[in-house]
Amino acid sequence: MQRVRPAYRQVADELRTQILAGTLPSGTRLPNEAELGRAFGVSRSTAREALRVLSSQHLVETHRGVQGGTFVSEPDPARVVEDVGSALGVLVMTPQLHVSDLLEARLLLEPAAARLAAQRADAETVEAVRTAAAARRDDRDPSGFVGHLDFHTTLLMATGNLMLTLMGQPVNDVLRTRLRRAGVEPGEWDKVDACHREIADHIAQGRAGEAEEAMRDHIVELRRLYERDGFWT
Amino acid sequence: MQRVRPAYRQVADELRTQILAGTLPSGTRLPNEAELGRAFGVSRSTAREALRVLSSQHLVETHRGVQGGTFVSEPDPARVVEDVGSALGVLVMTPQLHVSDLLEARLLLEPAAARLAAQRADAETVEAVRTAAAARRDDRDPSGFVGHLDFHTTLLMATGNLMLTLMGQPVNDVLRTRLRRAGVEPGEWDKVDACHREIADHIAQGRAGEAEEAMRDHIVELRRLYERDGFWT
DNA sequence: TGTGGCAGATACGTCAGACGTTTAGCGTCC
DNA sequence: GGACGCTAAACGTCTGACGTATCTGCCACA
Repeated sequence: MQRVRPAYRQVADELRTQILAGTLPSGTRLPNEAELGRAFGVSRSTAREALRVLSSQHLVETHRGVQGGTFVSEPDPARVVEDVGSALGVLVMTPQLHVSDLLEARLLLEPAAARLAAQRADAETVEAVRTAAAARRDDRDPSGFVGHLDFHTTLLMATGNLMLTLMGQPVNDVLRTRLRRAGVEPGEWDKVDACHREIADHIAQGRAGEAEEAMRDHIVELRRLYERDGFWT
Repeated sequence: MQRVRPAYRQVADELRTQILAGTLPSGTRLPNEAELGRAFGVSRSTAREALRVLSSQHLVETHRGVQGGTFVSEPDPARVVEDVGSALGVLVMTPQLHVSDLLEARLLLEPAAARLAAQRADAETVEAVRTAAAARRDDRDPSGFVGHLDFHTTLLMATGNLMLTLMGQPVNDVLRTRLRRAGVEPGEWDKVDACHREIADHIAQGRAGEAEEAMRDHIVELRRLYERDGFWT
């Protein structure tokens, strides 16, 4: 524990507290850096360092030019997913968090998500899931269709529970980025796609139990794929 | 998308890449700020801003004095939990993430965790769970016993899967901090404690199914408590 | 010989001021 | 009426300086 926190930290903490408490609602424009420094009794450099801290935590954004400045940013789930994913990536690199832990978590989460999706999905959501399941993987054009996301992501979102997406998405991201695709025959991806379509069908017709079971089988199958010797970087 | 990223961002990104790639292993001492700036062709102020970004993401730590400097820090799960929790806190403040979503996620996660704990816990872990279950709540002395953590936290850790702790702990934190304790009769907390002890017993004796079921009932009960009118701030 | 304190070195922490750069908005001129 | 260019506000960056925490190691004194 440091006996004295640096000034830039104190300023950042103070501003963060105000933002989280709602005293500074999202969209608020903060004073310019010089004034902000004056308000806290620090120099502009110090105020800037505080702003860098907050900005790297996505609590504020800065824009240049006239009408620029620093604004309290509104919460963005996608950014949270991104941050959690990168934090997980760091942990996975160390022996602290094993890949098998991620697979276990996934096995816990996604079948339940499939069940919920089957119970709740409306027509539009079902359509999104079907589209995601039908989309052919094309490694040469990963962002081919606008609005096409990975099937598992789409399914997590189809539960209507943002929290499940927040928990599951970073796990999938980490697994995907650490997976070496080399050495997998095309036929195996075909099998994966078939599973996806089957699950999508179950969800479309509201068969919750079947959807859950199919997803469980699918993940177990994927795990077998993932855990092959030398599959991990 | 900005056409040009500011220099401090470029420097931060470059360093982050090197850290995540393992080129700069944890514990590495970076050059001092002046040299670092020279190495990247920027001034010391800019280098410092980049370091503030990395430090707020817990990728590096800085110390003062001789033998001080900036060091690549080693990953710390507790910090990740903290970060995720605060990010969730922000999302919960907006209508983007509803409290009921958190409760649903919890209902999905913790019974499964109880099952896993019952299947895996060794003697020491069982003891920790029992201790956590036996600890009387004392609001006047929240940090009374060293090593006493919340029962649910202890149970998540007892699964031996860090990922489950990472997913569940922030949820519990958010729920706890947003819960107004006023208006709950002491008898209700007694009932909660009784549930905890029962679950701990199941885990101690390896009754996985019973542990899972008891935890599910417990969470449902808690949810009823949480969802009472006016219970949320 | 042992120990305590003091000086020096190092690197972060903070400040002040200056200048460049981006961007929105507005006015002018064709 | 539209395109062009100017202007001002704010961030982005640099320079140089001084303060301050902290460790190392020496030296004096007991």
